[in-house]
Amino acid sequence: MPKISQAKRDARQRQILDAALACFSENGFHQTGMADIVRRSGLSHGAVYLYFQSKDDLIEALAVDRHRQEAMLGAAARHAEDPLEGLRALVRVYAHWLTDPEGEQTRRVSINGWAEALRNTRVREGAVEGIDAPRSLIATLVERAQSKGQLSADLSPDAVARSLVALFQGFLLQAVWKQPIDIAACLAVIDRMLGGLAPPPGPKRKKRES
Amino acid sequence: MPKISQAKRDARQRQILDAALACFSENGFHQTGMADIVRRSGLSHGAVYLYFQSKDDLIEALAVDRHRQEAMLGAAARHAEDPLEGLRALVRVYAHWLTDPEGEQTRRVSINGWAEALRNTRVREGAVEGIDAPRSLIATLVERAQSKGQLSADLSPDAVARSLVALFQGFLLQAVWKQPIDIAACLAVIDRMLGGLAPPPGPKRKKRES
Amino acid sequence: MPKISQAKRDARQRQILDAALACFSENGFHQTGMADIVRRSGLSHGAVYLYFQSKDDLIEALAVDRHRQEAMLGAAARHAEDPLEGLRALVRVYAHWLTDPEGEQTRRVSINGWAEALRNTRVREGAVEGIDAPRSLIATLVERAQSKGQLSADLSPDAVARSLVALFQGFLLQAVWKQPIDIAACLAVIDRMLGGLAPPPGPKRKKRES
Amino acid sequence: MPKISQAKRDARQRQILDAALACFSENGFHQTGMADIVRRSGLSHGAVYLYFQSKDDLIEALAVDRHRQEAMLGAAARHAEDPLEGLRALVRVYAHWLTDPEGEQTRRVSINGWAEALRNTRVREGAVEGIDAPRSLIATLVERAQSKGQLSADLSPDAVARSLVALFQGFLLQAVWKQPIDIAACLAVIDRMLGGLAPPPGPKRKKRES
DNA sequence: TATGAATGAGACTTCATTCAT
DNA sequence: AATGAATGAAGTCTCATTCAT
Repeated sequence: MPKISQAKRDARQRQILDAALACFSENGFHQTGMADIVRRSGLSHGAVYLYFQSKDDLIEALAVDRHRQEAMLGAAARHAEDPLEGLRALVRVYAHWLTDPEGEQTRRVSINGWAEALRNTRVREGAVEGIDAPRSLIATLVERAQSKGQLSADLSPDAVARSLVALFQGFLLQAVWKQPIDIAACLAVIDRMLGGLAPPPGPKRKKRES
Repeated sequence: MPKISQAKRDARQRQILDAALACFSENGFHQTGMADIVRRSGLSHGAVYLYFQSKDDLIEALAVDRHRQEAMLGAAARHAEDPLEGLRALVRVYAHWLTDPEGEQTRRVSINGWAEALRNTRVREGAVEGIDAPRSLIATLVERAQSKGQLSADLSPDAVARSLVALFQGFLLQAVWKQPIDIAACLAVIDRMLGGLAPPPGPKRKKRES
Repeated sequence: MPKISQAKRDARQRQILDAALACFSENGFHQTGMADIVRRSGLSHGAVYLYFQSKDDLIEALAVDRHRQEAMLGAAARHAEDPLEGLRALVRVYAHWLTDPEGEQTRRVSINGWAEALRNTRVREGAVEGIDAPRSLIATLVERAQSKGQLSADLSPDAVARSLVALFQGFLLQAVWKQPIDIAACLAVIDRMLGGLAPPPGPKRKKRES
Repeated sequence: MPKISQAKRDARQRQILDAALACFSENGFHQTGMADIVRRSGLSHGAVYLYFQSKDDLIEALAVDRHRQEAMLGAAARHAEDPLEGLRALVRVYAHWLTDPEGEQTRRVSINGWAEALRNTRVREGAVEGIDAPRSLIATLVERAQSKGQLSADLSPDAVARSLVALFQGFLLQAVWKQPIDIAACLAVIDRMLGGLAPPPGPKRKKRES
């Protein structure tokens, strides 16, 4: 039975997604023609359409892909003993992801996705979900840190989370624009910023708690 | 020759740019056709091409427009007596700009510009310049604050600047996506973050200054 | 003002419709590509789409055209003094139309339209209307003839009308298939058939009426 | 070699033809894709191409099928004692065939075939043969009726035949278009029309003959 | 100056057919 | 015999830009 094996299907799919990612990252969604993707994938027009119903489908599939990846970035942080340590881990992981040469294409396509999300409902939903995962993770960590007295209790966990996410997003943008970023220096700044979120030293002493 | 007055020229140009801004903000650069802009502007194809050589020209003109606007955002901060106060003013001004209903279209087009900047050299140059203005302004303020002992001297002014810019960019993105942002809470968080950049309390006493 | 004159518009439209008619009559709707029509019309792709929104639009426009023509075929019959004479005139007019070399293309396209009407609602509506005009005309004539005692009163005018229309349709089909039809002989047959619809000679006398 | 039995072959063939008939009747030849037929037949692409060389082959096979069916419609009439009675029987048989719910698909596909016959030589030949069978049958009956004095001798048997065939074709068309046809009334009309073909009553008496 | 009809390359997608398995 | 993944030519339609008026 020439019904292709699942492994082969997956390989073909990846082949196409890789080609699409490369094309999109170089030329954006709209300047990339299906012909480009077809050529780059080494397959035929028909084959591509056998795996993806349309160009939009391809765009969405890449978005899903990316959100799956991003979701995994939080894994380490999620299981951290110490919530504050978890936040710092998250920052480190993201900082690494922002600079990993491997992810260059993905990052560039992300920016295109941001714009696409403004008009394409499906893409927007994906994007918002993608941003929600780290946001809620951070919010949770912040809450835990607050209950341990590590972070000032009067801050809105969601606002903290959104601020950190915003930082990541902004740095992502600057990174794809090849801005000369001194990562170590930036990490230092962010660390201090996080430090600013700690509770003010108590009137007498101690910031300790059980 | 019936050369029309400069005033009329400017009016026409603005008419076109306004139409383009509206169209682009609704549908993005590539989903918008010149015909849409022509229709919305109330002019003719020929007229539009009389003022702008191409669609790309229009995109770039809008980018320039926007950067001119953003440059003005820094005015108040630039002349602040107290650099730290200047930074805080900047944050407030930007926060306002992010939520001003008037600027909705501009903000949406900005995101499209970010993506466009990945492929279009001219747009990228404009975009980078656009973020360079606030960045260098912030860096200057930081340096001044450091020399006054208001901010920790061991931080890279550029890193601080980039971090703040990243924050703005990220919030801009979240704003156009209509995320439910509690601005006051976020401002509080940012304020604390800035607080974290202050020098550690000296060994004996005071972090006070005049 | 280069706004084209209505006359020119009409000429262009006709140019395109003529090209489409020629192509469709030779190869049918679906074997004809827009490129064929474009080539034959001597215009450009874009120009054709300036006048017709889609290929389907073109098909419908031709259908409308044809129904307008057919509606005129009934003019002579409609105003006939004598209803029976009107029917005979109608038959002659149609017979002529079926054999007029000028109408060859239109006739061939008609057959294609019959098939198209099975799936395309718009085309079907047009086709049914096109058939309704002669049908109701005939029915009216029949009624008038019946009231004058020229035709048997026990016949359904609609059934007579449908039968005559069916005859025309069938002959149209045979004509486009280039069947060797002896028109004079057929007209003689039809004339006798019509004669068969006359009332039987009354037992005593007269089918006279005022 | 696992050559399958002829019975199985025939079953497969029918399975495919049935699927094709259903698809074609719903969407026409050109709007139907081989994939539709494959799906509906429950077989595979390869299997279908094992039995039919191409889509056109399938179309032709259905045409042949249909002509075989139609040929049988004449059986009763062919062996009628009385030729005039034979004609009437033929009319009845066709009238039944036009309204038999079972034949709906076949009738719809017929119309498609008419259009197809304009371009496809093979289909046209089949179609012409298909109408030739009843035509020559009718002509023969007419001749016999004429020689018995039942029909006027001055009529061309072929013209009569073509006229009756035209009637059937027209009614077929109106039937597939779901026109509200009163069959009984139409049959009455046709009967009278046939009556009109009878020889005029002799000057004195008799229309009798041995 | 200003108009808008016209251009035509190129976009996305379909589908009859083949062939390795 | 049978499968269904793969092919790629061809289809319809769009749109940035030009230019005769």
